[in-house]
Amino acid sequence: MQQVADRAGVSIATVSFVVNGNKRVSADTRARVTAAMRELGYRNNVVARALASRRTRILALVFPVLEHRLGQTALQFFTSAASRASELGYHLVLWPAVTTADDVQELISGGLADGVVVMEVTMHDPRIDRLTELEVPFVAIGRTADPSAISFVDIDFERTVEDALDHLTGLGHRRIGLVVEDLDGTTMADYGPKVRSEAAFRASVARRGLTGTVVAAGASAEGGRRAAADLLERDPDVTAAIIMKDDSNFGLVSGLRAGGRRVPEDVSVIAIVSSDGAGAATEPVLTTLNAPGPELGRLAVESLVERLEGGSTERTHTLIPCALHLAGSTAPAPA
Amino acid sequence: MQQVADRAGVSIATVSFVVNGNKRVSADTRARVTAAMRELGYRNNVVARALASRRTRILALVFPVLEHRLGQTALQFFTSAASRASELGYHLVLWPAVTTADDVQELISGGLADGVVVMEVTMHDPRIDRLTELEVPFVAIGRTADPSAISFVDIDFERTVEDALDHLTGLGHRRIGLVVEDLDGTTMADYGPKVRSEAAFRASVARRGLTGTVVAAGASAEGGRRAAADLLERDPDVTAAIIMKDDSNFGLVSGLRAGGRRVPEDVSVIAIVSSDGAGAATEPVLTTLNAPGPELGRLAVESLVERLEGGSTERTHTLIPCALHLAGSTAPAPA
DNA sequence: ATGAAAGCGCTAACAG
DNA sequence: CTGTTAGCGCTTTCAT
Repeated sequence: MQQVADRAGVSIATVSFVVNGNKRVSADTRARVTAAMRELGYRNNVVARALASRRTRILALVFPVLEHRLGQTALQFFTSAASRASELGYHLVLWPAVTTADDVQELISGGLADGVVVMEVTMHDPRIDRLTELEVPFVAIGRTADPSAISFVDIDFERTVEDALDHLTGLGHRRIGLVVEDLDGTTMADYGPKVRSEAAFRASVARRGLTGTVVAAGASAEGGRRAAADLLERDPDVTAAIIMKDDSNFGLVSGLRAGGRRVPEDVSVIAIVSSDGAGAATEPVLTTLNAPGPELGRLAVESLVERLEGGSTERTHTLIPCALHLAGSTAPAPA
Repeated sequence: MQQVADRAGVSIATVSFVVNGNKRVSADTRARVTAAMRELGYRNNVVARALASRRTRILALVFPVLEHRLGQTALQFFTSAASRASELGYHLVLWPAVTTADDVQELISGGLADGVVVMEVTMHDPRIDRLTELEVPFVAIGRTADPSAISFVDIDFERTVEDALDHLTGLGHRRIGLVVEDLDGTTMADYGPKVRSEAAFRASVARRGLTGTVVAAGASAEGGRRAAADLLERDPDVTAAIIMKDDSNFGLVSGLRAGGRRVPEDVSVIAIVSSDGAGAATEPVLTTLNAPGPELGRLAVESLVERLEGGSTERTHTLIPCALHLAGSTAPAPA
């Protein structure tokens, strides 16, 4: 930096000012400095800057290891968050949280990251408590039971379930099943998406005077198959199913067929918090409500950066609905 | 740190020594320092340490944005690399490379990362050239056409194809198709996995005196369906297919059926560089050769860290085979 | 085995 | 608008 300063005939401080653009510098001086930087191939040292400014411009994305297999949506969080961070001049480090309420401390008081994004949030998430009590700037992708005190971006599960039910009731369906992931006995038992969707479903079904049946699905296609059997046993007259577990989509459809039901003639199926790709891996192609994975990652980072830079302490609460993609798996209810 | 030193009755330098453990300190002093650290809740500042030691202990994982949808295997790279890095006392930052041959410069001369992991490598990858010429310590997940000069970990595609062919020929198959991703016209046209598998297939089929047909599949299930039609048209007597594109698995099977073939009675199907989960989303469950995603991420990081710490300039070349998982989609060739 | 001290490369008051 | 200067918190010779 000193070399650049010498070459431009200015002081090292002035170089710093033009690099950071946070102080007024005459156009002329700026030009000379810029030229000198280019000629010397100067690169601002991120670490020194971080030490002096007490801001690393690094964001940490905390993700759970073990416990819970991450899916396509998680991947989208990673990539979209990293990309958005990059655009805003930040870096995203992946922080594997092996145990719950992990050493977030090391992260922040260690000075590595300026802020944190947490994902896979449960209704009573110890990590959120910890981050709050440590006063770490953070944004959650997902939300706890009472999220009023935190900043978050999340899928609007309540609305998504409503949309799915609107679609199905619009087709005349009155007996509807909901397939959610089986998380009993794991630390993810109160996983937000599952709990919220199930609650929204039960409430809405009651409000609408429908017959609703909730079944849990284990892992993979086999889980879906069992869920189908379970559903048909508990409500043989069911005419529609909403499923929120992509890797069981195929199994559900297959299980419904094994139970003697045609899809969609006898039973309509709609996958929520899903994607076109997941829906296409089934015959017929599934009607889906697509998860806004990329938006969530992007917005989480934007919100965090704003908090970091704007210094605003106010909490942002953003809910995004899933987008409906119509396909062949939903049809009017049988007479 | 000064406070810790005071409390332990030693100098700040001594504290540094015990923190880093790279210099001999008497057991007694060490104990006092450790106690003082705990009592004061001392956390070593990562940034200051990085500035002074000129090593950030940060690794960058460069991933492509746009161009190429990342899949489950990429997710595994992210998480396993991050976890392994963490275990080794490093951090992993996600580096989105928007354009090819991106500003890797900023990364290293900017001083943020000590080393780089590149993924989604093509046979002639400009990023590899750039990293090499900049003398950046890096490890590739994947390899270029001539990888002798670089360190890499990769799937052993040649062996994987051999394994698939061994399995199929063992069942009596002589006319075999290979379905690979259609990448023509994209910057990923010479994507390593595709090019290597296709080449290995052609070579091995010739060597074994079999009839091999290679078809390209577009995106999603529909791509698989078209590939099936294409394959059946080009070799109506084909009795087995190897597919290396998970999101087309379902379409392929479905397309084979649409073409009047039963799976596996008429045509056996085996998915390579796949996973149990992907294989289960089809009826019958697919026989798969599972990609060692987690191992690759882990090994890449280990190799890079060893290079960084051991100072050894020698290149490591690691090839890992896929693991065979037998299921219902492969059967003896029809008479 | 421990301590003193010179930076690492940059930022941010403060002064001019 | 530009320069001076005192650190940021830690590592690392070099002495002792």
